[in-house]
Amino acid sequence: MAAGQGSASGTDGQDTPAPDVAHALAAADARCARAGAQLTELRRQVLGLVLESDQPLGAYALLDKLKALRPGAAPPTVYRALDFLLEQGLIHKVERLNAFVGCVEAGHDHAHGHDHHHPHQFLICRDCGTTVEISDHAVAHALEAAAQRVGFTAIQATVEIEGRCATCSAAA
Amino acid sequence: MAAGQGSASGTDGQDTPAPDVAHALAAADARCARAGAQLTELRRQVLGLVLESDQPLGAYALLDKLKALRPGAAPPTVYRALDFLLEQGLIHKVERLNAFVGCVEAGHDHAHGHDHHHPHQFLICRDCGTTVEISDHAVAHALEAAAQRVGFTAIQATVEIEGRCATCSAAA
DNA sequence: GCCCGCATCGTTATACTGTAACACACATCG
DNA sequence: CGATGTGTGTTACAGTATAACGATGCGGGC
Ligand SMILES: [Zn+2]
Ligand SMILES: [Zn+2]
Ligand SMILES: [Zn+2]
Ligand SMILES: [Zn+2]
Repeated sequence: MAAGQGSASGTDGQDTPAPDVAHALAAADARCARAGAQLTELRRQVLGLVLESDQPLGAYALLDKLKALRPGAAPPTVYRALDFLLEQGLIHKVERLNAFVGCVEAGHDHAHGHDHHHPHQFLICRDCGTTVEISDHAVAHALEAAAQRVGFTAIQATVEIEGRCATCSAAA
Repeated sequence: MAAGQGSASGTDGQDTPAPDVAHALAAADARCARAGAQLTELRRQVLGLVLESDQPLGAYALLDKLKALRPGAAPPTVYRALDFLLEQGLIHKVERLNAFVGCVEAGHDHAHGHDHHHPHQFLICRDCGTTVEISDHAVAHALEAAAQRVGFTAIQATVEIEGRCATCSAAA
């Protein structure tokens, strides 16, 4: 059942056998089952495409890739799948890039048994575009404290730090 | 000289004599002069419109308002002005809303003699939409520390906290 | 004065991002 | 069987942002 994407390795010209992607998909499946949500084939395909990419993917870039698997795909096709995956906490949106990335914690079955939406932050390199997700508790606490200081009840925070990654810093 | 916008108070049906807006515009003028940048009439008009609003304004909402002052205005007209104002640190963009707000620190001539781009965070109320800018040092330090912990050099951070403002919390 | 380069702005067209609305297939339940 | 709910296909559109080219105006070198 998990098979079916045998074409993935040859489709984009890159060898992406994606062993960890398969693992992440299985974890996503389990997680959705627990939440009473259906990870349909379409949603799994979109999630797979997001996970296969090492960079954030825009909705339309995703749509182009999806069309290879699903010729009739249109914007709502991908946006609806993205909405579902966002709600399940399987992916995040990078607001500065209008793009989507897989949640690094989604693979950890254990961790938070609760539904979703863990605090997270992004580090976006201006030179190479690499975007990494971190989950820094000190940052989360500082945000919560800053909000409470003015009587604000924080529910969710978008934190996206732009700068230079270690690799690009070393190159300069 | 500050006159010329006598129509402002009657244009949108609200009485917005905007005494502090005039002050902020004067401060912006001084600041641009110091930076060797030209706060032209167009840019001052756009800045004025942003400052007059107590809520974040989208580029096209801004364009609509600008058309009253400048009938030929088109998208590039407002986007170019916004780019300038962003570079000068006179306004900020709220990424989650695709909207722009005046910088609360822009009025403070004193403060940072340096050019621009102070660390800041937004508190966005989900109920009433009110968006408040704060500049919390603890948050800024936590972000810097989190970045350095993974060898990342932070240059600028987007921090937008969604939740419920004090007023809306009390109402519930 | 004249030419040139630069910054600003006007204008048109287009690209990119995201949704509304309606139809159909299917599953579940009374 | 009809009703309801979810997921998807399909068309059209709304909202956000930029590319490209031209015109103007101003300052500096010749
Ligand atoms: Zn995550
Ligand atoms: Zn880099
Ligand atoms: Zn500010
Ligand atoms: Zn509120």
